[in-house]
Amino acid sequence: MKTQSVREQLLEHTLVLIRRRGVNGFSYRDLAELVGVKTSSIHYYFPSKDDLVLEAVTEYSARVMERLRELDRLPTAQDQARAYLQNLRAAACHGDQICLVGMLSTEVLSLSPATQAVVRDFFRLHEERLAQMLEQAVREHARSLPAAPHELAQVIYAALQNALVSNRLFGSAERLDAVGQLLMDYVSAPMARAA
Amino acid sequence: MKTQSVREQLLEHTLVLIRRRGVNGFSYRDLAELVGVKTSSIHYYFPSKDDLVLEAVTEYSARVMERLRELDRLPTAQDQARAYLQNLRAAACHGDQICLVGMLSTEVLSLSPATQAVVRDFFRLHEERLAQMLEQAVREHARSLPAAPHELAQVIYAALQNALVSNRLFGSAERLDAVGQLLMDYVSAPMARAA
DNA sequence: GTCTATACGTTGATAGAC
DNA sequence: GTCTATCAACGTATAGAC
Repeated sequence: MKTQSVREQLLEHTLVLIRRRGVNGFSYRDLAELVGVKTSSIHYYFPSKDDLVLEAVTEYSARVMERLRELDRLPTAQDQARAYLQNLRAAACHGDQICLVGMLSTEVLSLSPATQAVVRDFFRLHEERLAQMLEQAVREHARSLPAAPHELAQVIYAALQNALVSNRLFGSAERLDAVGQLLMDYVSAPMARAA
Repeated sequence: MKTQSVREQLLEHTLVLIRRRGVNGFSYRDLAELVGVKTSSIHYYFPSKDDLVLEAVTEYSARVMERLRELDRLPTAQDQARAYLQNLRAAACHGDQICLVGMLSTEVLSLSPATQAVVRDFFRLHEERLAQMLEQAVREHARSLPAAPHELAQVIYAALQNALVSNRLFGSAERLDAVGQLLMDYVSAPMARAA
């Protein structure tokens, strides 16, 4: 692990704090103690809490989008879906953290308009990427889907987001795997199902 | 509207406050101002905030369970699913409120064990009721499903919970309707789909 | 039951020394 | 850049008068 600047450490711990407790569930004091500085030092880098939150969600989004782009290198929709789900499952291993954007989406009334916009864009981009996978699967396998790709993608993404919440609530990846299996079914050749 | 005791008013406003801002997003002061009493009066009825939250989620759960039981009077799985979705859509009309349990499920690390237990039971009972609908549909129409009823119910319930979040985030019931259509498809006769 | 008064830690934030 | 000192407002909570 490389040495991080104070600013980087602040951002890193903020990511964890929000994913655990939410924006209204942590304070500058919590963050200051984790990094080993005084709260006034946080204000030097992030004048207001909203600045901190906006920067955190922007950074988080950038990282996840990078992982999303890596999927483009995979040839089939099946490969892409498998890798996508593996990313999620790995993230779910930190048993007490959910998706940062999933957390902010329930706290939307406490967020600034700028932060809200990042949350919405994050949702839409994931839905679009899932829709793209489904469309590709339809082409690859000449198969049908129970709904239009765009609508089905919205359903699957909603289910994945809440499955991460349930993963922590129940301490079990059962629901995440259930959604994953359904997605894998939709991007596979039809009739792969039991005789 | 009938006259409510102070205690009832406190509970009623707490339901709204949690559904809007979350447990960490409202204070005794907010609640006191809404009801028109002093914060010390709240402590008379609910000694600690956790007492208030526990009672709120218990009351909310009881109300929703009552609506769930009403579904048993409907003959077909299709009727039950339609009524179930109508309940959700009506609730989603209060555009700035999500399911109280959906909100608490993301704030789980801030809740007492007793409150967490109510949240988990609420989730499980909904999943079971949806699974029951799906099993009945399989019997009624001798149809197949893309997954076992129990797993499919988990996926659908997760999608519905997050669709309520998205309903507020985007100010559009689009995602809620997408999940609803998929559920209706699963409880209907097969081949109802386009030629 | 409801209030006044009060306690006391926490909160996000600022000014200014070093 | 980081700190000390300080701020006013807010947070839950309690004691006791009425």
